This record gives sequence, structure tokens and C-alpha cells, in this order.
Amino acid sequence: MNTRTTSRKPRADVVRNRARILEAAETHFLTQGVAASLEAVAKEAGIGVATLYRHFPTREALLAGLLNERRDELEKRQRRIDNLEDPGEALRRWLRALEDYLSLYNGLSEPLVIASKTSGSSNPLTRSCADLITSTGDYLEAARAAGQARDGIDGRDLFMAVSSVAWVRNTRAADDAALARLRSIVESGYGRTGQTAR
Amino acid sequence: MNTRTTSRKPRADVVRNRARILEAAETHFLTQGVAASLEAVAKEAGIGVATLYRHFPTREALLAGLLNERRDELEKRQRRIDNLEDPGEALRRWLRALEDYLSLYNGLSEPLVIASKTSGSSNPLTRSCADLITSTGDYLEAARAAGQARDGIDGRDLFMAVSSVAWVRNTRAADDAALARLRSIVESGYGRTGQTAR
DNA sequence: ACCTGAACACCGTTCAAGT
DNA sequence: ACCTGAACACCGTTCAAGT
Repeated sequence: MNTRTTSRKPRADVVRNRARILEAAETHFLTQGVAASLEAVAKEAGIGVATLYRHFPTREALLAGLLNERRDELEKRQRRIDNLEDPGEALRRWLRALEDYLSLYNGLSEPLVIASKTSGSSNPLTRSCADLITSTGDYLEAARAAGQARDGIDGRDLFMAVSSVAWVRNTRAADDAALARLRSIVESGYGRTGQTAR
Repeated sequence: MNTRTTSRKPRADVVRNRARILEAAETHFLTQGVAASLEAVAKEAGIGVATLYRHFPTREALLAGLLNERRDELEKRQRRIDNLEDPGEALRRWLRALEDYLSLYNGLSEPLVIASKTSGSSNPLTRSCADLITSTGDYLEAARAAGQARDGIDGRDLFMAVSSVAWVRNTRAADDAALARLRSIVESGYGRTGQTAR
């Protein structure tokens, strides 16, 4: 019937394969980190390796596919943050949401930070990164306007700082209390420590 | 003659092999990072792979061997720092020396931070780590006594913070200016920002 | 005692062959 | 058009065999 009208439709099994790959990759990356074997992912997805490569030519492309699926969660959290009155509190909560996002898989912060550099092209993670940095810059600017953040740093700087916290977190070398202290170092590093506006 | 008297001497070619391995590893790690191929290292050293494993059973053991050779440089730098009058300045310089040390090879900070956790045993990097953390704690304590560092954090916390800066540095995603801003975040994060003692 | 290279198991990536 | 598994090159690690 409509086999002709829907000319640029995605083929049924292609869609299914893509979903299976993402699902298998998710579980493997969650347990093994971003360096998990792609062969194993393909096997669990029940497809040949080459099919995986056809769908996601690089590991970064696969990561980007996974992160896109997680993006709604982050945006939902972002909407809740936007309802806050205090811009300093909003910035703090956003940075925490960002940290959680960057800590999803072990080793995730590294490709993301690298992608944040290559402003040019090619890297499939660059776009997601740019969005995150822009958001961070917005929250930072709002906090600064309210006298709750210092001058001389930008969204990219805070993105790097949060990425590095996520990196420490993923090494599992720091317990919760130590992570909290690390966050407090970063917080009083970008903020106007204690004194409000004045 | 004295072949019998020097009973627990290191065999000549063993010493030579060890030196060759360290030399080859140094150049490979410098160019390829800590994940460089050990097979390639062995080949460049002109020995069989198994000999490398005999000398250094794990990659961490090899790293520890290399870092021990670099330790004098760090201690020399440390002695210069100890001559400074201002404990805050001393702490800042020490953290920078530490950052340089942790940035020697790409990917070095990760095994070191992991080793800093496993307080127990087995990991050959744990000892070097513990020393670095102790020194950091000493400089921090001195700075705090002079009212130049805040309460509530310890040497281990600063070690983590510096490791994470070294990690960002090694990703090569941040230029010199961005790294300086990241350091400034950490600095005003642990310090009593601006106001001295009071 | 120490060294060696072959052996095994694993992985990333590509490509000729299938449907 | 899409999928497949075999193929190639590489690596970490161990072990039987050499000296």
C-alpha cells in the first residue's frame, strides 16, 4: 500500500538492529566502561560485528547514540533546576547533574573532554558537548549577574572542572565524603565564597 | 676471586636488561602514554617479552620503576620550595610540581589515583603515592597554620584535585590559559581567597 | 638462574561474499 | 540495501624449552 509513499523510511530490521546494538552497548558500557569490547556488544546484540560498525562507525558514534537517549533525563532535571530562585543554587545543581551525566559509564569523561576540544567536526560527541558547555555558561552567567560567581572563568572552564571530578569519581578511588570535599573545592573555586553580592 | 664473597650480587646482564627495559619504556611511554605496547617496549629493549615480565610483573611495577628514577628531580624541586618564606606560595608551588610529575606520561594520573586508594598492598605504585600525599598534607598544614588554607580538607583531597588537573592536561583538550584558569579554581578552592590571615 | 620465542586467547577493523 | 563471518594485524600474558 504505502510502500511507495514512505520512500525514505527506515527499514524495519535496520531499526531493530540499531535498537539492539544500543541496548547491548548500554549494558556492556555500564558494567565494563566505555572501553568494553565491541565484539562482545555485537555478539550480545545477536548481529555481526560489521553491522555494528555500519550503524556506528566509531566508538564515539556509539557513545553519542547512547548519550542522546539519556539526554531527556538531563533536560527534565534541567527544567526543575530552572524553577529555582537562587542562581547560585541553580548553578550548583546543574553542575551536579552534569557530573552525574559524565559519570554514567566508566571512562566517559575522557572522550567527552577530548570532543570538547575538536570544535571542528568529525567527532560525533562534539555537538552534545557544545550544548552542555553552552548550558553551563548560561547558568554561570546568571550566577555571576547575581554576584554568586567570580569573573574570569567561562562555561568551558567549569565543564572541564566538572569532567575532572567525574573522572575522579569513576576511578572509584574516592568515597562519597572525599567526593563531596572535592566538589566543595571546585564550588568555592568558582564562587564568591560565602559573602553574597555585597 | 670475589665471585663467592659477593654472594647476593645482581647479575651483570640482569642489571643491563633492567636498564634497557626502563630506557625503552621511558621513550615509549613518553610518546604513546602509559598504555603503550609492552611487546614493543621489549622489542626496542632487544629482549624477549617474558624477560620484561620477569623484571616487571605488571605495568604498574614498570611505572613504579620509572617514577622512582624521576623522584630525585621532584625532591630537588621540593628542597627549593622548602626555602620559601610564604607557606601559601610553597603549597602552590608544590602542587604545581606534583602536577608536572603526574603529567609525565599520558594516562599516568589514573593508575596513581587508583593506587592511592588501595592502601593495603600489592600495587607497586601505592608507596610512591603515599609519600606524595604525605608531602602534600605537610605543605597544606603549614599553609593552614599561616592562615593561607582553609579547614576541612586534607592532603589526599588536594592530591586528588591535582591529579584531576593533570588528567585534563593530559587529554590536551585545554590550552595553557585554560589550564591556568583550572588551577586558579583549585587554588581559590583550597585557599583563603585573597585575605591573608586576618 | 635467567632468557627466549612460540602459543593461546582476545580484540579492532575491514572486506569479499552472501541475501 | 543490508548483513555476515572470515581475515588480518595487533596485543597481553604464560610456558615449555633452551643456555
